[in-house]
Amino acid sequence: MRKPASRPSQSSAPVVRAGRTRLVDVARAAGVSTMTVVRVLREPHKVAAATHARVRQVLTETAYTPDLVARGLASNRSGLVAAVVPLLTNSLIAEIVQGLTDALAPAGFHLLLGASGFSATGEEALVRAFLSRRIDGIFLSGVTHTHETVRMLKDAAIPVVEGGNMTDRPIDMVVGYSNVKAASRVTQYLLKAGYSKIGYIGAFPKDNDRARDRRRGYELAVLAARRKVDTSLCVETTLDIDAGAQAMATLLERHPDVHAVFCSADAIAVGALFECQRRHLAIPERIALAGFDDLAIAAQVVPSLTTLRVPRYFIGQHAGNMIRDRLAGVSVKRRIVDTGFELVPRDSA
Amino acid sequence: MRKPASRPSQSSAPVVRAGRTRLVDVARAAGVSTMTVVRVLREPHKVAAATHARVRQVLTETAYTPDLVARGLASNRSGLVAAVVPLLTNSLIAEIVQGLTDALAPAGFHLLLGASGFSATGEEALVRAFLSRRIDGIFLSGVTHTHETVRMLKDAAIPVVEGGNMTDRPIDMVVGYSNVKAASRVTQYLLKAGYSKIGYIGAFPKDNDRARDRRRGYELAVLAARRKVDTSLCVETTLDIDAGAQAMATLLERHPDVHAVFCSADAIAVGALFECQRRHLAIPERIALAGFDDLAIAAQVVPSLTTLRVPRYFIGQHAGNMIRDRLAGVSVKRRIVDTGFELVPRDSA
DNA sequence: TTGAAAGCGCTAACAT
DNA sequence: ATGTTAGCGCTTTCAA
Repeated sequence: MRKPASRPSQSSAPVVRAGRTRLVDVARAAGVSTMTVVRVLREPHKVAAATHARVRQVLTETAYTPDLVARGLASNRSGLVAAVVPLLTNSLIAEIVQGLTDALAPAGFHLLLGASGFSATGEEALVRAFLSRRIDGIFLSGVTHTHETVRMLKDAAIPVVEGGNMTDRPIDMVVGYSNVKAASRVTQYLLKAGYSKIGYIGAFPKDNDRARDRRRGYELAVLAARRKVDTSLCVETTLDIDAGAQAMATLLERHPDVHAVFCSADAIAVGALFECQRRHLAIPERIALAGFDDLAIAAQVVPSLTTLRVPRYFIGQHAGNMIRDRLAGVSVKRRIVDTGFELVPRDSA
Repeated sequence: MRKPASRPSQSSAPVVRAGRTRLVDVARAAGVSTMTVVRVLREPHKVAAATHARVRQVLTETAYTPDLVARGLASNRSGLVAAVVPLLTNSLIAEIVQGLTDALAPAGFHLLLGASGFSATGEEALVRAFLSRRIDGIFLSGVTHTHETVRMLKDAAIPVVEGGNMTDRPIDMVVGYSNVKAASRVTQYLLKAGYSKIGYIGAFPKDNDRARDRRRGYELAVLAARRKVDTSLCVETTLDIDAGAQAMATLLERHPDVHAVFCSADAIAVGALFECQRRHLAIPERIALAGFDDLAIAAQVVPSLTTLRVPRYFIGQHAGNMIRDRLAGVSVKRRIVDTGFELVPRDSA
């Protein structure tokens, strides 16, 4: 039981309550049942005009707002959609989350956000916790998850959208593109442009299928050109600009004659570019650089960065729409949405 | 009432339920009352060893996880903390949010995220919606809010932290720094360095007190140097790299002889820097540039960017800690935390 | 050391 | 057109 103070001391008269206005308070004040208030709120046409007016009046006076927790318990619908992403401090991911919330907010859903820190078990813990909040739907980054994560999600039978990569067998739905193909495309472009010794700088692949697939794409393209993959030409690091610069330095130490570098993220590519500038290595003459993502900076940096455009915001937005539609009972035609990608040749390669 | 299928068809025997395991299911299976299960979960020492073992066993077998919605309703504690930020696709803000969730997650709180889109009424709507979810605490960007937002939050009597700016009279608590002083500091630095005609490029000040105060700081510094503020030297725009480049172009058209520019955000400054590079205007010789935030890119860009360092991640993290402490009944000593800032002179000015 | 009972504020099915 | 009733799964008080 709550502290008694929060209930009327006398059960007879309608006393002013300490806490928020509840449905019964409105009903009592208007002299109707709670159901009538609910109808005024949801099916106004089913209520007599006079009653409607009286209830509306009280509703306004008391500034009633429904208790979403109570509603969630009673209706078995929380109105909460979760997003589990590796890290927020990454433009790519931030844009996806922005797309998600932009799609979901107008439909009345609130976004529960979790950062897994590129850890599959971290993701699992977040999914478990969010499920105990009875989330109505969920967005996950990537298509690789622990068995337990998949099991829990399938058991929960809620809309699930995996985003940012592609798979034939999503848990439920997926919006993304093939990172393997995309990375291959960029590498092929460098190969065709005549660069011989092509390095690779990418994010750590552990619990990050996008990073893993991008590296695989690079390797496949190299192999397809009948060359050997030289792992010493590949540097893996964290996903930021400082790390990109440092990785470029490492690569240049190992291979002073490296001719072109494919960076599996624009943040890394931009760091690498600055490192080249500090060393007065002309881009693209001395070293050609290609990125991945097409962040806003790619078009602005001088020289502008050749990169691969992926619809970041769209992925989040579309994922949000799919979840929203499914929850609204609208059937989602395509459960697997391949957004494709686009090579954007610029000045750096 | 729920669909009957979700309850045992016979009230006698403990039937396997369709849905999730509930507390009563565990209690029944272990042959104890629900309270005993609760005690095993929260005060194990108060339960007899044998009982404890039996309950633990069932708990494991059934993989019981509490229903946080039901708990929220019963306990009047949702375990939810909200963050209302203008926009996610901004490194500065993303880092604050990351700090918040890093501080809150270990304490068992989940983050409800809302994007107001730099609109005070948007913020108000989000606050209202989040309050009806019975959030336990909230973080707000900036210190300027609608009266209604402030009223609702005071009524709710939950921990509130405003972040990213400074005020003497926070709604409740505040973690930030004086944007006026910080912007003045940068401008003074440019003034002392001997630059005469100093331009300003900043974010739109509407419903954004950080932007407003930064511009004010610039103007105060100019006035303090016994000069006039020339509004044609001031360009306001959106908060991204493209906009920064474009604003720089605008400024150069108006004032081809502008000698230095203070950009009220690094994203803008970097865009301006690239625009100068495209025009082959030497930095800092021909044009000096200073930014604000000290994003990772500021140190990496060539030439490196003179800027003002503010503890972005710390603001979020500390805000999270304040909320967590308050909710844990720990008294928060300093309700007003001025993090200060630090000028970082680099090569661009 | 353990249990019973009464809610939390809402919704859903069934009356009238 | 309106009301009654029985929960949702948990916590809280009080009792044994």
